[in-house]
Amino acid sequence: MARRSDHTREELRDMSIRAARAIVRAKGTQALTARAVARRIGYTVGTLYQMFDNFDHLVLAVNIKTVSEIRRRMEKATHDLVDPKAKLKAIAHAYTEYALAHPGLWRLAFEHQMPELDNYPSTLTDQTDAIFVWISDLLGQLTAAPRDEIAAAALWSGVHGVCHLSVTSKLGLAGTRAAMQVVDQMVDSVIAGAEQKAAAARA
Amino acid sequence: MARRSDHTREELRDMSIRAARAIVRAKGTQALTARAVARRIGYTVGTLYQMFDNFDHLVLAVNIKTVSEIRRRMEKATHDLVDPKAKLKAIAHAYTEYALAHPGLWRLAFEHQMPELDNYPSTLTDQTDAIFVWISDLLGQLTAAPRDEIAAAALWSGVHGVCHLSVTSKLGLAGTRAAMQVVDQMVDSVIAGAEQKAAAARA
DNA sequence: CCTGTAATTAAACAGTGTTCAATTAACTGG
DNA sequence: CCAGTTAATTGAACACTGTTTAATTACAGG
Repeated sequence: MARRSDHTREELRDMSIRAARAIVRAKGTQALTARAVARRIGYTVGTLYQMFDNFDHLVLAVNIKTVSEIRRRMEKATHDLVDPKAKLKAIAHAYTEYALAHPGLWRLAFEHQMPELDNYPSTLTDQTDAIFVWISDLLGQLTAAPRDEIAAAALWSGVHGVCHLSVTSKLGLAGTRAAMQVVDQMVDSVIAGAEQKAAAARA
Repeated sequence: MARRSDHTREELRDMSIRAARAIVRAKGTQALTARAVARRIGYTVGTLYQMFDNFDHLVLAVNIKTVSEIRRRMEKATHDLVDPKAKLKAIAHAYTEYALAHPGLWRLAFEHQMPELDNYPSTLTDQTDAIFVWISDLLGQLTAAPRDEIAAAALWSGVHGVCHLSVTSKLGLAGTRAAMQVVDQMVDSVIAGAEQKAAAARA
């Protein structure tokens, strides 16, 4: 068999990404292999290199999809809210829920190491940077102060840290419920700290 | 050549761990391979299975060494201090400094996935749990209140999160200096939150 | 219809972790 | 001190990984 062309290259790209995500969700990152993806879309390994330079580029595409899915859920969760503090909490909750519900995909997105200097048009950090800016904006509205990037980074990384330790069983506390409580306290404390800092700066 | 016995099994185990750490520090996690370790200690691959069941068990041993080294630095940093808040800050600084100075070893310790149910006498999470308990104790002294495990987890995971995002270039802010500032604000905010919570509980 | 282009495959390559028969040095008992 | 046993070490094999490439062969254009 050769030259079937029953799918465009873009279709095949999409199929591959979906197949890869399904594999990770079903059998974990360890099972994500070039041949496994190829088998799942009904092609042989070589064909994958028609739509991706590397296997790492396929993983990158999967990760971009994951982060954009996280972003989508964050936006959905904040859609009906106006209060910046409520929005920040909703964002934190959405992030945590995704991480705990899809640990395989989430860890792949935040742990995968691209071979040096091959970050391509590093679209992944662009996405995370965009989330950071969003959080930074909301925090600015909340404190009615000039951007406090330090506080924004604390908020963003604080929630991320809870997710990471929880997913790797190193939080010290087990279970989704505990993780959520920690996230809540984390968000409250960091926001309060930022507000206090802004108030002090005004005086 | 066979049966040289110019090293005890324990010596070989130690040599392997040291070789593995050297490889990770010099060429990154990707270069950490069974044959590379064997070559570095002057043996062939098969010999590695004399001191480790799996390659994963070698990695686990490396990670245990890493976390114990982190712990050692934390204790050294707090040795001359008595104020619990000062100790907590010193712990956070020591942790962050290690993570940023040895990203390869640090990421390996906190990102490596053991094959299911093979966590062995899961000594690694025992160590991180011990750090968590230590932090929890200090926080208890600080707030003069019954243990607030939620706050302790927030503190521990907050610092960890800054390190992880910083090391993976996803913090939103670049550089060691910025990361340290975020850690400082993080620690201040979470401690303040815990104190406030304890005070409210007393009323 | 026929020809040229190009997608797809099968096979090979170097690398990975892992296993195991064979070798042979070191230990043990006489 | 020597023979026999034990066991550490090796080298070759295995199944797997990502990647490359020559050979197919279906499709598109004239």
